Amino acid sequence: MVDDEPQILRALRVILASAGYEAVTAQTGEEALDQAAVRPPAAAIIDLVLPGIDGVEVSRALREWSDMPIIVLSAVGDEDAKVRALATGADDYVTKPFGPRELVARLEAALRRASPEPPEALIQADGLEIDLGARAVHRDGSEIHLTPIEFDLLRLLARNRGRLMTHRALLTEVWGPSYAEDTQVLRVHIANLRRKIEPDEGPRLIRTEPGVGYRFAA
Amino acid sequence: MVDDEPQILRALRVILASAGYEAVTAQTGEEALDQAAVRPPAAAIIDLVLPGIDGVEVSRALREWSDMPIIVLSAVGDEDAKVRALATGADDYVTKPFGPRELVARLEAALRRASPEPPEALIQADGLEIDLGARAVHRDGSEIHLTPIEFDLLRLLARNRGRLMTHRALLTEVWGPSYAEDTQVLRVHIANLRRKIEPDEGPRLIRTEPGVGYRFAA
DNA sequence: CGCCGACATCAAGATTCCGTGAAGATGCTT
DNA sequence: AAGCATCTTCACGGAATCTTGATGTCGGCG
Repeated sequence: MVDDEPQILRALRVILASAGYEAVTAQTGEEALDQAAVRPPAAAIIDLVLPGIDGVEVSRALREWSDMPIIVLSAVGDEDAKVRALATGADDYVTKPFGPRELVARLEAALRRASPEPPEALIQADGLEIDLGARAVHRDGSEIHLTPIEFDLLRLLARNRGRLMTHRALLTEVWGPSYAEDTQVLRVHIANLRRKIEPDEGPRLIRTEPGVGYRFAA
Repeated sequence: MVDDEPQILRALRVILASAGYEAVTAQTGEEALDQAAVRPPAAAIIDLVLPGIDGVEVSRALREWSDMPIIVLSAVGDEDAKVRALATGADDYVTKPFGPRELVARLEAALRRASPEPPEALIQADGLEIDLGARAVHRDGSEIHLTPIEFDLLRLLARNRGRLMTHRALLTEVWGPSYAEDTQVLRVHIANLRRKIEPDEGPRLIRTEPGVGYRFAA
Protein backbone atom coordinates (compact mmCIF):
# COMPACT_ATOMS: atom_id res chain seq x y z
CA MET A 1 0.00 0.00 0.00
CA VAL A 2 1.30 3.38 -0.97
CA ASP A 3 -0.16 6.61 0.35
CA ASP A 4 1.42 9.82 1.55
CA GLU A 5 -1.05 10.22 4.41
CA PRO A 6 -0.17 8.01 7.38
CA GLN A 7 -3.77 8.23 8.52
CA ILE A 8 -5.02 6.50 5.41
CA LEU A 9 -2.31 3.87 5.66
CA ARG A 10 -3.38 3.04 9.21
CA ALA A 11 -6.99 2.70 8.16
CA LEU A 12 -6.08 0.51 5.20
CA ARG A 13 -3.90 -1.65 7.38
CA VAL A 14 -6.78 -2.31 9.75
CA ILE A 15 -9.13 -3.13 6.89
CA LEU A 16 -6.74 -5.58 5.29
CA ALA A 17 -5.69 -7.15 8.56
CA SER A 18 -9.29 -7.90 9.46
CA ALA A 19 -9.67 -9.60 6.07
CA GLY A 20 -6.64 -11.77 6.81
CA TYR A 21 -4.00 -9.96 4.78
CA GLU A 22 -0.62 -8.70 5.83
CA ALA A 23 0.09 -5.16 4.72
CA VAL A 24 3.39 -3.52 3.89
CA THR A 25 3.23 0.25 3.61
CA ALA A 26 5.18 3.00 1.90
CA GLN A 27 4.67 6.74 1.76
CA THR A 28 6.31 7.53 -1.53
CA GLY A 29 6.52 5.89 -4.90
CA GLU A 30 10.26 5.39 -4.65
CA GLU A 31 9.95 3.72 -1.29
CA ALA A 32 7.19 1.47 -2.62
CA LEU A 33 9.21 0.35 -5.62
CA ASP A 34 12.21 -0.39 -3.42
CA GLN A 35 10.14 -2.50 -1.04
CA ALA A 36 8.37 -4.32 -3.85
CA ALA A 37 11.69 -5.22 -5.39
CA VAL A 38 13.03 -6.60 -2.13
CA ARG A 39 10.00 -8.58 -1.13
CA PRO A 40 7.37 -8.75 -3.89
CA PRO A 41 3.84 -8.54 -2.48
CA ALA A 42 0.84 -10.42 -3.81
CA ALA A 43 -0.88 -7.19 -4.83
CA ALA A 44 -0.46 -3.41 -4.69
CA ILE A 45 -2.82 -0.65 -3.60
CA ILE A 46 -1.53 2.72 -4.76
CA ASP A 47 -2.77 6.23 -4.16
CA LEU A 48 -2.90 8.32 -7.30
CA VAL A 49 -1.44 11.53 -5.91
CA LEU A 50 1.93 11.07 -4.32
CA PRO A 51 4.88 13.36 -3.73
CA GLY A 52 7.48 12.72 -6.39
CA ILE A 53 6.41 10.12 -8.93
CA ASP A 54 2.66 9.63 -9.00
CA GLY A 55 0.57 6.47 -8.76
CA VAL A 56 0.33 5.89 -12.48
CA GLU A 57 4.10 6.00 -12.78
CA VAL A 58 4.45 3.57 -9.92
CA SER A 59 2.03 1.23 -11.68
CA ARG A 60 3.96 1.48 -14.90
CA ALA A 61 7.23 0.74 -13.11
CA LEU A 62 5.75 -2.30 -11.38
CA ARG A 63 4.33 -3.60 -14.64
CA GLU A 64 7.83 -3.61 -16.08
CA TRP A 65 8.59 -6.76 -14.16
CA SER A 66 5.48 -7.93 -12.35
CA ASP A 67 1.93 -9.11 -13.07
CA MET A 68 0.70 -8.46 -9.58
CA PRO A 69 -2.81 -6.99 -9.26
CA ILE A 70 -2.69 -3.21 -8.91
CA ILE A 71 -5.52 -1.13 -7.50
CA VAL A 72 -5.29 2.64 -7.78
CA LEU A 73 -6.96 4.79 -5.15
CA SER A 74 -7.86 8.39 -5.71
CA ALA A 75 -9.99 11.24 -4.46
CA VAL A 76 -10.41 12.51 -7.99
CA GLY A 77 -13.17 10.88 -9.99
CA ASP A 78 -11.93 12.44 -13.19
CA GLU A 79 -12.56 10.11 -16.10
CA ASP A 80 -9.27 10.96 -17.74
CA ALA A 81 -7.38 9.91 -14.65
CA LYS A 82 -9.26 6.61 -14.50
CA VAL A 83 -8.67 5.83 -18.13
CA ARG A 84 -5.00 6.68 -17.86
CA ALA A 85 -4.50 4.51 -14.79
CA LEU A 86 -6.39 1.55 -16.20
CA ALA A 87 -4.67 1.81 -19.55
CA THR A 88 -1.28 1.92 -17.88
CA GLY A 89 -1.73 -1.45 -16.25
CA ALA A 90 -3.84 -0.93 -13.17
CA ASP A 91 -6.50 -3.57 -12.65
CA ASP A 92 -8.96 -1.39 -10.80
CA TYR A 93 -9.55 2.22 -9.86
CA VAL A 94 -11.37 3.06 -6.65
CA THR A 95 -12.44 6.59 -5.76
CA LYS A 96 -12.37 7.85 -2.20
CA PRO A 97 -14.33 7.64 -0.08
CA PHE A 98 -14.80 3.89 -0.42
CA GLY A 99 -16.28 1.24 1.83
CA PRO A 100 -13.78 -1.10 3.42
CA ARG A 101 -15.62 -4.21 2.30
CA GLU A 102 -15.79 -2.99 -1.25
CA LEU A 103 -12.05 -2.51 -1.31
CA VAL A 104 -11.47 -6.03 0.01
CA ALA A 105 -13.95 -7.45 -2.50
CA ARG A 106 -12.19 -5.69 -5.37
CA LEU A 107 -8.82 -6.82 -4.10
CA GLU A 108 -9.97 -10.41 -3.92
CA ALA A 109 -11.54 -10.26 -7.36
CA ALA A 110 -8.21 -9.02 -8.74
CA LEU A 111 -6.25 -11.67 -6.86
CA ARG A 112 -8.58 -14.38 -8.13
CA ARG A 113 -7.83 -13.29 -11.68
CA ALA A 114 -4.11 -13.00 -11.23
CA SER A 115 -3.29 -16.47 -9.97
CA PRO A 116 -5.68 -19.14 -11.16
CA GLU A 117 -3.25 -21.87 -10.13
CA PRO A 118 0.51 -21.85 -9.92
CA PRO A 119 1.96 -24.27 -12.44
CA GLU A 120 3.46 -27.36 -10.87
CA ALA A 121 6.80 -28.76 -11.76
CA LEU A 122 7.37 -31.74 -14.03
CA ILE A 123 10.50 -33.70 -13.22
CA GLN A 124 12.04 -35.92 -15.90
CA ALA A 125 14.84 -38.43 -15.56
CA ASP A 126 15.82 -41.26 -17.87
CA GLY A 127 12.40 -41.87 -19.40
CA LEU A 128 10.61 -41.32 -16.13
CA GLU A 129 8.16 -38.43 -15.75
CA ILE A 130 7.03 -37.23 -12.37
CA ASP A 131 4.07 -34.85 -12.49
CA LEU A 132 3.94 -33.25 -9.07
CA GLY A 133 0.69 -31.41 -9.69
CA ALA A 134 -1.23 -34.41 -10.97
CA ARG A 135 0.52 -36.70 -8.51
CA ALA A 136 1.19 -39.10 -11.35
CA VAL A 137 4.24 -40.96 -12.66
CA HIS A 138 4.74 -42.19 -16.22
CA ARG A 139 7.34 -44.33 -17.94
CA ASP A 140 7.24 -44.53 -21.75
CA GLY A 141 3.76 -43.05 -21.80
CA SER A 142 2.16 -45.63 -19.54
CA GLU A 143 1.16 -44.76 -16.05
CA ILE A 144 2.83 -46.27 -13.03
CA HIS A 145 0.72 -46.60 -9.93
CA LEU A 146 2.42 -45.59 -6.71
CA THR A 147 1.08 -45.82 -3.18
CA PRO A 148 1.01 -42.62 -1.11
CA ILE A 149 4.25 -43.40 0.72
CA GLU A 150 6.01 -44.43 -2.45
CA PHE A 151 5.04 -41.21 -4.17
CA ASP A 152 6.05 -39.06 -1.23
CA LEU A 153 9.41 -40.80 -1.13
CA LEU A 154 9.99 -40.38 -4.83
CA ARG A 155 8.96 -36.74 -4.76
CA LEU A 156 11.34 -36.01 -1.92
CA LEU A 157 14.22 -37.74 -3.66
CA ALA A 158 13.51 -36.22 -7.06
CA ARG A 159 13.14 -32.70 -5.72
CA ASN A 160 16.64 -33.07 -4.29
CA ARG A 161 18.08 -34.64 -7.38
CA GLY A 162 21.76 -35.46 -7.02
CA ARG A 163 21.74 -34.55 -3.37
CA LEU A 164 22.18 -37.21 -0.75
CA MET A 165 19.15 -37.70 1.47
CA THR A 166 19.93 -39.30 4.81
CA HIS A 167 17.80 -42.04 6.29
CA ARG A 168 16.79 -39.64 9.01
CA ALA A 169 15.74 -36.92 6.60
CA LEU A 170 13.61 -39.27 4.50
CA LEU A 171 11.98 -40.83 7.52
CA THR A 172 11.15 -37.61 9.30
CA GLU A 173 9.77 -36.03 6.13
CA VAL A 174 7.60 -38.91 5.02
CA TRP A 175 6.70 -40.69 8.24
CA GLY A 176 7.22 -38.01 10.86
CA PRO A 177 9.84 -37.40 13.53
CA SER A 178 8.84 -40.41 15.63
CA TYR A 179 9.97 -42.80 12.88
CA ALA A 180 13.39 -41.24 12.50
CA GLU A 181 15.25 -44.43 13.49
CA ASP A 182 13.17 -47.02 11.66
CA THR A 183 15.45 -47.75 8.71
CA GLN A 184 13.82 -51.13 8.19
CA VAL A 185 10.54 -49.73 6.94
CA LEU A 186 12.43 -47.32 4.74
CA ARG A 187 14.34 -50.15 3.08
CA VAL A 188 11.14 -52.02 2.26
CA HIS A 189 9.49 -49.03 0.66
CA ILE A 190 12.60 -48.12 -1.29
CA ALA A 191 12.64 -51.68 -2.62
CA ASN A 192 8.98 -51.47 -3.64
CA LEU A 193 9.55 -48.12 -5.28
CA ARG A 194 12.54 -49.41 -7.20
CA ARG A 195 10.61 -52.39 -8.49
CA LYS A 196 8.08 -50.01 -10.01
CA ILE A 197 10.17 -47.18 -11.43
CA GLU A 198 13.66 -48.48 -12.16
CA PRO A 199 14.52 -49.18 -15.82
CA ASP A 200 15.07 -52.81 -16.71
CA GLU A 201 18.68 -52.17 -17.56
CA GLY A 202 21.33 -49.57 -17.00
CA PRO A 203 22.19 -47.71 -13.82
CA ARG A 204 19.64 -47.29 -11.10
CA LEU A 205 17.77 -44.05 -10.59
CA ILE A 206 17.85 -44.46 -6.82
CA ARG A 207 21.38 -45.12 -5.57
CA THR A 208 22.22 -46.50 -2.17
CA GLU A 209 24.81 -44.74 -0.05
CA PRO A 210 25.63 -47.43 2.53
CA GLY A 211 25.31 -46.27 6.09
CA VAL A 212 24.02 -42.83 5.12
CA GLY A 213 21.00 -42.72 2.88
CA TYR A 214 19.81 -42.59 -0.73
CA ARG A 215 20.34 -40.33 -3.68
CA PHE A 216 18.29 -39.73 -6.85
CA ALA A 217 20.40 -39.80 -10.01
CA ALA A 218 21.42 -36.34 -11.22
CA MET B 1 -24.41 -6.96 -22.82
CA VAL B 2 -27.53 -7.51 -20.78
CA ASP B 3 -29.90 -4.70 -19.85
CA ASP B 4 -33.67 -4.45 -19.79
CA GLU B 5 -33.69 -0.92 -21.19
CA PRO B 6 -33.19 -0.86 -24.97
CA GLN B 7 -32.02 2.72 -24.68
CA ILE B 8 -29.03 1.75 -22.57
CA LEU B 9 -28.24 -1.13 -24.88
CA ARG B 10 -28.14 1.20 -27.83
CA ALA B 11 -25.82 3.59 -26.01
CA LEU B 12 -23.55 0.75 -24.95
CA ARG B 13 -23.45 -0.62 -28.44
CA VAL B 14 -22.29 2.73 -29.79
CA ILE B 15 -19.63 3.03 -27.12
CA LEU B 16 -18.25 -0.44 -27.73
CA ALA B 17 -18.47 -0.16 -31.51
CA SER B 18 -16.42 3.01 -31.48
CA ALA B 19 -13.81 1.17 -29.45
CA GLY B 20 -13.72 -1.60 -32.03
CA TYR B 21 -15.84 -4.25 -30.34
CA GLU B 22 -18.80 -6.18 -31.63
CA ALA B 23 -21.70 -6.28 -29.20
CA VAL B 24 -24.35 -8.92 -28.75
CA THR B 25 -27.30 -7.83 -26.64
CA ALA B 26 -29.95 -9.42 -24.51
CA GLN B 27 -32.75 -7.97 -22.42
CA THR B 28 -33.16 -10.69 -19.83
CA GLY B 29 -30.87 -12.99 -17.94
CA GLU B 30 -32.32 -16.12 -19.52
CA GLU B 31 -31.84 -14.72 -23.00
CA ALA B 32 -28.27 -13.75 -22.17
CA LEU B 33 -27.40 -17.21 -20.86
CA ASP B 34 -28.87 -18.83 -23.94
CA GLN B 35 -26.89 -16.60 -26.28
CA ALA B 36 -23.70 -17.02 -24.31
CA ALA B 37 -24.07 -20.79 -24.49
CA VAL B 38 -24.57 -20.74 -28.25
CA ARG B 39 -21.79 -18.32 -29.09
CA PRO B 40 -19.57 -17.54 -26.11
CA PRO B 41 -18.51 -13.88 -26.10
CA ALA B 42 -15.11 -12.60 -25.00
CA ALA B 43 -16.65 -10.72 -22.09
CA ALA B 44 -19.99 -9.87 -20.51
CA ILE B 45 -21.45 -6.57 -19.32
CA ILE B 46 -24.48 -7.20 -17.15
CA ASP B 47 -26.95 -4.85 -15.54
CA LEU B 48 -27.62 -5.68 -11.93
CA VAL B 49 -31.38 -5.23 -11.96
CA LEU B 50 -33.12 -7.39 -14.52
CA PRO B 51 -36.57 -8.85 -14.82
CA GLY B 52 -36.47 -12.47 -13.70
CA ILE B 53 -33.05 -13.60 -12.54
CA ASP B 54 -30.82 -10.68 -11.57
CA GLY B 55 -27.32 -9.79 -12.67
CA VAL B 56 -25.57 -11.57 -9.83
CA GLU B 57 -27.37 -14.80 -10.66
CA VAL B 58 -26.43 -14.41 -14.31
CA SER B 59 -22.81 -13.98 -13.26
CA ARG B 60 -22.95 -17.05 -11.11
CA ALA B 61 -24.47 -19.10 -13.91
CA LEU B 62 -21.81 -17.95 -16.36
CA ARG B 63 -19.06 -18.76 -13.89
CA GLU B 64 -20.31 -22.33 -13.77
CA TRP B 65 -18.66 -22.99 -17.09
CA SER B 66 -16.81 -19.88 -18.21
CA ASP B 67 -13.93 -17.66 -17.14
CA MET B 68 -14.94 -14.73 -19.30
CA PRO B 69 -14.52 -11.24 -17.79
CA ILE B 70 -17.77 -10.02 -16.27
CA ILE B 71 -18.57 -6.38 -15.54
CA VAL B 72 -21.69 -5.62 -13.55
CA LEU B 73 -23.46 -2.32 -14.14
CA SER B 74 -25.82 -0.77 -11.66
CA ALA B 75 -27.50 2.45 -10.66
CA VAL B 76 -27.27 1.47 -7.01
CA GLY B 77 -23.96 2.22 -5.35
CA ASP B 78 -24.86 0.11 -2.35
CA GLU B 79 -21.74 -1.46 -0.87
CA ASP B 80 -23.48 -4.74 -0.13
CA ALA B 81 -24.50 -5.10 -3.75
CA LYS B 82 -20.94 -4.44 -4.90
CA VAL B 83 -19.44 -6.93 -2.49
CA ARG B 84 -21.97 -9.57 -3.42
CA ALA B 85 -21.41 -9.14 -7.14
CA LEU B 86 -17.62 -9.14 -6.86
CA ALA B 87 -17.59 -12.11 -4.52
CA THR B 88 -19.82 -14.08 -6.85
CA GLY B 89 -17.39 -13.90 -9.70
CA ALA B 90 -17.78 -10.49 -11.32
CA ASP B 91 -14.51 -8.81 -12.21
CA ASP B 92 -15.69 -5.24 -11.88
CA TYR B 93 -18.66 -3.22 -10.73
CA VAL B 94 -19.47 0.09 -12.39
CA THR B 95 -22.14 2.46 -11.09
CA LYS B 96 -24.28 4.49 -13.42
CA PRO B 97 -23.82 7.07 -14.62
CA PHE B 98 -20.41 6.21 -16.02
CA GLY B 99 -18.23 7.73 -18.66
CA PRO B 100 -17.99 5.76 -21.89
CA ARG B 101 -14.21 5.84 -21.93
CA GLU B 102 -14.05 4.60 -18.37
CA LEU B 103 -16.21 1.62 -19.23
CA VAL B 104 -14.03 0.76 -22.19
CA ALA B 105 -10.91 1.17 -20.07
CA ARG B 106 -12.30 -1.17 -17.42
CA LEU B 107 -13.38 -3.67 -20.04
CA GLU B 108 -9.93 -3.67 -21.57
CA ALA B 109 -8.27 -4.02 -18.18
CA ALA B 110 -10.42 -7.08 -17.53
CA LEU B 111 -9.79 -8.53 -20.99
CA ARG B 112 -6.06 -8.06 -20.49
CA ARG B 113 -6.28 -10.27 -17.42
CA ALA B 114 -8.36 -12.99 -19.03
CA SER B 115 -6.65 -16.23 -19.88
CA PRO B 116 -5.69 -16.56 -23.55
CA GLU B 117 -7.42 -19.90 -24.01
CA PRO B 118 -10.91 -20.27 -22.62
CA PRO B 119 -11.75 -23.44 -20.70
CA GLU B 120 -13.82 -25.99 -22.52
CA ALA B 121 -17.53 -25.80 -21.81
CA LEU B 122 -18.19 -29.31 -23.11
CA ILE B 123 -16.07 -32.13 -21.76
CA GLN B 124 -16.04 -35.49 -23.49
CA ALA B 125 -14.55 -38.74 -22.28
CA ASP B 126 -15.20 -42.27 -23.41
CA GLY B 127 -18.71 -41.71 -24.72
CA LEU B 128 -19.63 -39.41 -21.88
CA GLU B 129 -20.54 -35.78 -22.55
CA ILE B 130 -20.60 -33.19 -19.80
CA ASP B 131 -22.29 -29.91 -20.69
CA LEU B 132 -21.13 -27.47 -18.03
CA GLY B 133 -23.47 -24.70 -19.14
CA ALA B 134 -26.62 -26.80 -19.13
CA ARG B 135 -25.53 -28.87 -16.15
CA ALA B 136 -26.41 -31.94 -18.24
CA VAL B 137 -24.66 -35.23 -18.86
CA HIS B 138 -25.24 -37.57 -21.79
CA ARG B 139 -24.08 -41.07 -22.64
CA ASP B 140 -24.75 -42.37 -26.15
CA GLY B 141 -27.26 -39.60 -26.79
CA SER B 142 -29.47 -40.25 -23.80
CA GLU B 143 -29.42 -37.98 -20.81
CA ILE B 144 -28.21 -39.12 -17.43
CA HIS B 145 -29.83 -37.43 -14.48
CA LEU B 146 -27.42 -36.34 -11.76
CA THR B 147 -28.21 -34.76 -8.43
CA PRO B 148 -26.63 -31.35 -7.70
CA ILE B 149 -23.83 -32.80 -5.61
CA GLU B 150 -23.12 -35.50 -8.14
CA PHE B 151 -22.82 -32.96 -10.93
CA ASP B 152 -20.57 -30.68 -8.90
CA LEU B 153 -18.33 -33.63 -8.09
CA LEU B 154 -18.15 -34.77 -11.67
CA ARG B 155 -17.47 -31.27 -12.94
CA LEU B 156 -14.64 -30.80 -10.49
CA LEU B 157 -13.09 -34.12 -11.42
CA ALA B 158 -13.55 -33.68 -15.16
CA ARG B 159 -12.14 -30.15 -15.18
CA ASN B 160 -8.99 -31.57 -13.66
CA ARG B 161 -8.68 -34.55 -15.95
CA GLY B 162 -5.73 -36.75 -15.12
CA ARG B 163 -4.95 -34.76 -12.01
CA LEU B 164 -5.42 -36.37 -8.68
CA MET B 165 -7.99 -34.59 -6.53
CA THR B 166 -7.50 -35.17 -2.84
CA HIS B 167 -10.38 -35.98 -0.55
CA ARG B 168 -9.86 -32.63 1.11
CA ALA B 169 -9.96 -30.68 -2.14
CA LEU B 170 -13.16 -32.37 -3.31
CA LEU B 171 -14.88 -31.94 0.03
CA THR B 172 -13.95 -28.30 0.51
CA GLU B 173 -14.94 -27.41 -3.04
CA VAL B 174 -18.27 -29.21 -3.12
CA TRP B 175 -19.39 -29.22 0.50
CA GLY B 176 -17.40 -26.36 2.03
CA PRO B 177 -14.39 -26.18 4.34
CA SER B 178 -16.26 -27.54 7.35
CA TYR B 179 -16.71 -30.90 5.65
CA ALA B 180 -13.02 -31.27 4.83
CA GLU B 181 -12.62 -34.43 6.94
CA ASP B 182 -15.85 -36.23 6.11
CA THR B 183 -14.56 -38.83 3.67
CA GLN B 184 -17.54 -41.08 4.38
CA VAL B 185 -20.05 -38.87 2.61
CA LEU B 186 -17.63 -38.46 -0.26
CA ARG B 187 -17.38 -42.23 -0.71
CA VAL B 188 -21.13 -42.61 -0.91
CA HIS B 189 -21.54 -39.91 -3.53
CA ILE B 190 -18.66 -41.23 -5.58
CA ALA B 191 -20.34 -44.62 -5.55
CA ASN B 192 -23.66 -43.13 -6.65
CA LEU B 193 -21.95 -41.13 -9.38
CA ARG B 194 -20.11 -44.17 -10.64
CA ARG B 195 -23.29 -46.19 -10.81
CA LYS B 196 -24.72 -43.58 -13.14
CA ILE B 197 -21.85 -42.63 -15.41
CA GLU B 198 -19.39 -45.50 -15.57
CA PRO B 199 -19.39 -47.64 -18.74
CA ASP B 200 -20.56 -51.19 -18.29
CA GLU B 201 -17.19 -52.55 -19.24
CA GLY B 202 -13.63 -51.41 -19.59
CA PRO B 203 -11.63 -49.22 -17.25
CA ARG B 204 -13.36 -46.86 -14.89
CA LEU B 205 -13.59 -43.15 -15.58
CA ILE B 206 -13.21 -42.29 -11.93
CA ARG B 207 -10.24 -44.03 -10.43
CA THR B 208 -9.51 -44.45 -6.75
CA GLU B 209 -6.17 -43.55 -5.26
CA PRO B 210 -6.38 -45.18 -1.85
CA GLY B 211 -5.53 -42.91 0.99
CA VAL B 212 -5.32 -39.80 -1.19
CA GLY B 213 -8.31 -39.12 -3.40
CA TYR B 214 -9.83 -39.68 -6.84
CA ARG B 215 -8.78 -39.03 -10.40
CA PHE B 216 -10.79 -38.62 -13.61
CA ALA B 217 -9.34 -40.61 -16.49
CA ALA B 218 -7.06 -38.54 -18.73
C1' DC C 1 38.19 -68.31 5.59
C1' DG C 2 34.60 -67.02 8.78
C1' DC C 3 32.30 -63.22 11.06
C1' DC C 4 29.66 -59.03 11.00
C1' DG C 5 27.10 -55.01 9.61
C1' DA C 6 24.25 -53.06 6.22
C1' DC C 7 21.23 -53.79 2.65
C1' DA C 8 17.66 -56.22 -0.51
C1' DT C 9 13.97 -59.16 -0.89
C1' DC C 10 10.11 -62.05 0.30
C1' DA C 11 6.17 -63.39 2.72
C1' DA C 12 2.93 -63.12 6.08
C1' DG C 13 0.02 -60.54 9.46
C1' DA C 14 -1.99 -56.01 10.92
C1' DT C 15 -4.09 -52.00 9.80
C1' DT C 16 -6.26 -48.77 7.29
C1' DC C 17 -9.19 -47.61 3.63
C1' DC C 18 -12.84 -48.33 0.27
C1' DG C 19 -17.37 -49.87 -1.85
C1' DT C 20 -21.98 -50.77 -1.04
C1' DG C 21 -26.52 -51.71 0.68
C1' DA C 22 -29.88 -49.96 3.63
C1' DA C 23 -31.89 -47.16 7.06
C1' DG C 24 -33.03 -42.60 8.83
C1' DA C 25 -33.18 -37.41 8.09
C1' DT C 26 -34.29 -33.41 5.55
C1' DG C 27 -36.73 -30.53 2.53
C1' DC C 28 -39.71 -29.70 -1.25
C1' DT C 29 -43.93 -30.76 -3.97
C1' DT C 30 -48.51 -32.38 -4.60
C1' DA D 1 -50.36 -35.20 5.20
C1' DA D 2 -48.26 -38.07 2.07
C1' DG D 3 -44.95 -38.72 -1.55
C1' DC D 4 -40.70 -37.97 -3.64
C1' DA D 5 -35.86 -36.84 -4.30
C1' DT D 6 -31.83 -36.06 -2.09
C1' DC D 7 -28.47 -36.19 1.37
C1' DT D 8 -26.39 -38.21 5.46
C1' DT D 9 -25.20 -41.84 8.59
C1' DC D 10 -24.23 -46.55 9.88
C1' DA D 11 -22.45 -51.28 9.40
C1' DC D 12 -19.60 -54.67 7.34
C1' DG D 13 -17.03 -57.48 3.84
C1' DG D 14 -13.26 -57.03 1.00
C1' DA D 15 -9.30 -54.74 -1.03
C1' DA D 16 -5.16 -52.04 -0.80
C1' DT D 17 -1.53 -50.64 1.89
C1' DC D 18 1.73 -50.67 5.60
C1' DT D 19 4.54 -52.92 8.97
C1' DT D 20 7.09 -56.61 10.84
C1' DG D 21 9.98 -60.60 10.95
C1' DA D 22 12.80 -63.87 8.53
C1' DT D 23 16.10 -64.98 5.11
C1' DG D 24 19.57 -64.17 1.56
C1' DT D 25 23.35 -61.32 -0.37
C1' DC D 26 27.41 -58.55 -0.51
C1' DG D 27 31.68 -56.42 0.96
C1' DG D 28 35.04 -55.39 4.50
C1' DC D 29 38.04 -57.04 7.98
C1' DG D 30 40.39 -59.69 11.40
